[in-house]
Amino acid sequence: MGATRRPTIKTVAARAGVGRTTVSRVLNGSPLVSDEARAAVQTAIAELGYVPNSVARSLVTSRTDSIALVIPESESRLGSEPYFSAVIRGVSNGLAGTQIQLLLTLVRDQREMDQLTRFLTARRVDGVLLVSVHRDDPLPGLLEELGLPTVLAGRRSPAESLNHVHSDNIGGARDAVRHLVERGRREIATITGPADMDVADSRLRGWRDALGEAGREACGELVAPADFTEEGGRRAMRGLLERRPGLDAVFAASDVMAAGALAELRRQGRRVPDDVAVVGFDDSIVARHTDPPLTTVRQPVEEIGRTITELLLREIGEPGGVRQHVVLPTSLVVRDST
Amino acid sequence: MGATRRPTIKTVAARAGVGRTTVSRVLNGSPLVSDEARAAVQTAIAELGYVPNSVARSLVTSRTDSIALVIPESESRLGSEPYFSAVIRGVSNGLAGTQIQLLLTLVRDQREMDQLTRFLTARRVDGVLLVSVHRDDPLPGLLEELGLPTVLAGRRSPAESLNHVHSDNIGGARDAVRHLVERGRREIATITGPADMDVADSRLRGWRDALGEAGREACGELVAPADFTEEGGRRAMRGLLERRPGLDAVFAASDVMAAGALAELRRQGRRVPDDVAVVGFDDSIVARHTDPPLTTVRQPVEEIGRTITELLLREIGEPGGVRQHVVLPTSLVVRDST
DNA sequence: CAACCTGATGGGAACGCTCCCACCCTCGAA
DNA sequence: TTCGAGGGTGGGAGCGTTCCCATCAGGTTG
Repeated sequence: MGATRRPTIKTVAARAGVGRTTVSRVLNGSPLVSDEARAAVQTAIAELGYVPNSVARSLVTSRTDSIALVIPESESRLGSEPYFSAVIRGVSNGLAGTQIQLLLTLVRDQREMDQLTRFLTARRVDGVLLVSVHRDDPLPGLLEELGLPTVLAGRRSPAESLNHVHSDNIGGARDAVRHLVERGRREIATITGPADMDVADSRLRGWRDALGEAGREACGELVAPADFTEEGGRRAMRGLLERRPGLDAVFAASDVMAAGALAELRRQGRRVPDDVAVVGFDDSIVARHTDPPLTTVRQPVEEIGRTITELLLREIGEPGGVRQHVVLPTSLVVRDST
Repeated sequence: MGATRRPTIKTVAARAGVGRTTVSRVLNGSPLVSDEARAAVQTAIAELGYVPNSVARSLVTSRTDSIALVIPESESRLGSEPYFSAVIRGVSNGLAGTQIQLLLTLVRDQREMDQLTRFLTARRVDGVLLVSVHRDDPLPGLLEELGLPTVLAGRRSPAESLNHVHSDNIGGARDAVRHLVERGRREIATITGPADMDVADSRLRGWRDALGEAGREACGELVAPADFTEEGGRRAMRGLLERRPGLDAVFAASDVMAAGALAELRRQGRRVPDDVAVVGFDDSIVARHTDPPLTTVRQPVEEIGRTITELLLREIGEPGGVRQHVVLPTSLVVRDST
C-alpha cells in the first residue's frame, strides 16, 4: 500500500548523503554550503518532490508567513461596496512575489470579534491590515497593545498613531464641491457617511471648506447623515428635499449613496442634472452605470491596498521603525450628473 | 523588563497543579477529566491569559484549521464582478461558528500558479474552494491527485467528478429567453461568456433550448462570444448589430456584459427596450443602476458560497464520502430593459 | 612546526503540542 | 478476600523544522 508519507528534511538528508542541517541551509539560502553538497541536496529535493513543512518551520521561527486583512463590517457592505474588492485586489498585488499568504477575516458580530481577538493574541499572523476603521473600534488598540505590526486603510482620527494610508478625502471632497460651485449651483447639500468614521468627517470637512472658500454658509440643514448604503442615501435625499426643497446640488460621500439619492430624485420627479446636480465619491463601477452616469471623485483604492501591504511588509521586516502615514491623491471624474 | 513570553501548556499545568496531558484534555473537551481538575485548569487558563499555540497543534495533528478560496482570474475581474464579493461573503458566513480560517488566493499568472501548487502540495490548508473554473484548469486535477478535499463553485464540464455547486444556469437562461419570446421578440441574440467555461456553455444551451421550444432556429450568427467583461459585451453587441441589424433582443450571460451591450446600443441610437430588449444574468448591483434598469436572472451567489463551504467542511470532517452535486435555483427579475 | 583561523559540516536540543501507554486508585463481582 | 474493570492521571516520545555549538579539515601565520 503505497500511501508513502511526505518526505521530510531527514529523508532528503539521507538521500543526498548529508546532514539535516546542511539541507536546512540549502533551503534557507545560507552561503555556508559547498557547491557539491548544495547540488546533491537539490537533486534529492527534486527527486523526492520534497516540500518543506512550513508548520514545523513556523513552530521554531515563530513566523507564520501570513497576514490578515480584517474587514469589520456589517455583512451588507462587502459586496455592495466595490471598495472592498478593490482593496483585496491591491493587497493581493502587494503580496505577489512574496511567500506570504492572505487571510481574510470578516467581523460581523461580537462573537466573531472575540474569536478574532483570540486569534490575534495567539499571533497566528505576522501582521494585520485593518480596513474601514471606526473611531471607537477596539481592534487598533488591541493590536497596538499586542505589538503586532499593523497598518490601517483609513484612520480613527486625524491624530492616528498607527501606520495608515488613505486618500485625500478632504481635498477630493473640496474638488467635488468646487466643481458644483463652478457649475453655478447655489444650494449645495451633502450626504455623509457614518459620523464615527474619519473618512466621513473628512469628506464633510472638504464640503464645508469649499463652501467657505466660495463665501457660502455651511448650514446644518444641508447636511444629511447616512451610512454608505444605497438605502441610506435614498433616505437622506428624501430628508434633504423636505428640509430644503430649493436645493440644486448634492455631494454624496460615496457612489452607492449617490445612487440612492439619484433614485429618490427620480422618484420625486427631479431631473438630474437640470434640477439637481449630484456628485459621488469612489468612482466605483456603479458610477459609470447610474442614470445619468455619475460625476464622482476617483480614489485609488487598489493602490491603497497595495500601499498598506507594502508598509506592513516593511514593518514586519524591521519592526519599530517610524510610523508611516501616506496620503494618496484623488481626482475628479466629470460625467453627466453635474 | 517584563517581556514575559507567552504561557504554554506547561505553565498552565504547573499553575493548576496537574500534568500537561490533563490540560490538553481540558482544552480538547475530553470527558476523562475530573471536575476539580477541569476547574483548576480553567482557572489557571483564565489567570494566565493562556491561548493555545495552534501551530504546535497543527504540527502534531497535521490539521491546519484553515481552507483556501482560490480565485483563478485575471486581475480585472475581481472588483468589476460583484460575483466574487458575494461568494466571499457566503463563504465567510459558512465558516461562522467554526474555528476555521479563510485564506484568499488570487491566481493571476503562472508564477502564482506554481506557488499555489507548492502551497497545496505542502498541505497548508485542510481543503480548497475553487471558483470560476475553466475547462482545462489544471488545479482541479492536481487537487484530486493530492486527495485534498475540494469543492468547486461551478464545474469543468457536465461530467464533473469533484464536489460542486452551481446555480441552474441552463434553466435560468431558458427563463430569460422564454421571457423575451413572450414579450413578442422575434430575433433574439445572445452574448456568451468564455467558451472554455461550463457556465457560459450552460447559459448558451438555455438560450438554444428556449429558442427550440419556441420553434425558432438558433442561428450561429446570433451568438456573440465575449469574456464576462463590460468591454467584451460592448464589442459583442457591435458585432451582432453588424451581422443582424434587425435583431430586437439580446440575452447576455452576465450583467456586466449586458451593461456593455446597453452602452453600445445607446451609442448607436437604439432605444432599450423599444428597439432592442436586453436581459442579463446575476442580478448584481449594476443591474439595478443601468439605464434602463436591467431585467436579469437572479442567482443566489451568496448561497453558493455558503453551500460550497458547508460541503467542504463535511468532506474535511469525513473524507471519502459520496461526491456531492448541488444545483441552486435561479429566478427572473423583470425590470425596464425588456 | 605549533598555534590559529576559517569554512563546511552534523548532532543535540528546543519550539508547544497531542497521543500512546503505563500507572494508580476505587469499586463491584466472584 | 482477591481479582478485574475502568476512570483519572502524567510522563515519554514524536511531529519537522531551525539554531547553537562542537568538530574537523585545510590553509596561513609566526
